Amino acid sequence: VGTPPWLDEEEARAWRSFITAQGRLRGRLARQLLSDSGLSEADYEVLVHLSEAPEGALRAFELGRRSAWEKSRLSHHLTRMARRGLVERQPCPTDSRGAFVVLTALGRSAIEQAAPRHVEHVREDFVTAFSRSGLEDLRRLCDRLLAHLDALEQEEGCDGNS
Amino acid sequence: VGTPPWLDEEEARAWRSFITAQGRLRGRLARQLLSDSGLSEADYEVLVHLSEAPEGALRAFELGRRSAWEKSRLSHHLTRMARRGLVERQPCPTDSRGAFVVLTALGRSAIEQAAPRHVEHVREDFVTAFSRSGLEDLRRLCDRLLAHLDALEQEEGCDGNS
DNA sequence: CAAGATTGAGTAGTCAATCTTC
DNA sequence: GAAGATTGACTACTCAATCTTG
Repeated sequence: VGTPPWLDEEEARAWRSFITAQGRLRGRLARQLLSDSGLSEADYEVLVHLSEAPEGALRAFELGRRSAWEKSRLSHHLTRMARRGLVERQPCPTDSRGAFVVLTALGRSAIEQAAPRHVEHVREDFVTAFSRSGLEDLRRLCDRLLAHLDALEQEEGCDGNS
Repeated sequence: VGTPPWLDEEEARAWRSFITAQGRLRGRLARQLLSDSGLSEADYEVLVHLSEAPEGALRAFELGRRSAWEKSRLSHHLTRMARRGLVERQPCPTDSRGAFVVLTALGRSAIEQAAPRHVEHVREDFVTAFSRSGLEDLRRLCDRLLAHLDALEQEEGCDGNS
């Protein structure tokens, strides 16, 4: 026998709930972030990574790795952020292929303004929906899913290779 | 005292796991769907709603309600899908403002081809990550979040009015 | 003027091609 | 040749403006 063709009732409900809950939450937080601070989710992510790095600087590929973005997406987005004065590009002294991305004063102040309000929204929209143990359960389940996805991608990595 | 300023360790981990798990899962499923069937998530959603409707036809606003999209997004997307021959627009006889969106033969065959493989991927990538009770727990937690978001949006609806 | 729907301009993301340096 | 990064063309989403009918 193969696997059964369709999802049963419980499977389908779990799937739908997971997808729609996430979609609603992200949309809401993105709108709040944008109207509070003028930053998109993408802007916020870049600024957080940079602000956590020493000197507010990271190699572009490091930034790409941490945010798990396509490199072209990152490059386009950095161009737009640079145009707005939030970041700057600088050549890398030790590897001339490389580029450093550096937080500007404006970028630092933007993330420092935005972060507290954003965290408040995350708390209000997400955290307070759950009890402490509910939050732990949810984290465990999501970590389980992440591990599952890691395993699947692991397998595929050594697929048709000799 | 107000609410505490930052998320604690457990809250932050739950938040990060929830966001990244969803992002990875959706990205993976979207790529699989696109390479299997040449359909985007958005195409798939439209086609599913239409194929479940009698005659494969829905009013545009009905489609918008079911997928919870902005109406301009829907309109643009229908234009692109119509250009590809997946759907057709037809005037509504009872309300001349309105438009019907109708599945074409090509559109119906596209969703019938795509659905089984997509469901298999959902099973493999998502469902099999969990035990039956894990799946139920996850659904309950997501439903709780959805109810929380409903309540928040409810409040906002009657904010500064009258 | 509300509701149903479309359009245009601007911003974002993806894919393939490219360029340079290791 | 592969790693680091950028570019261009194309597709997709958002917002505000618009158009038409109820």
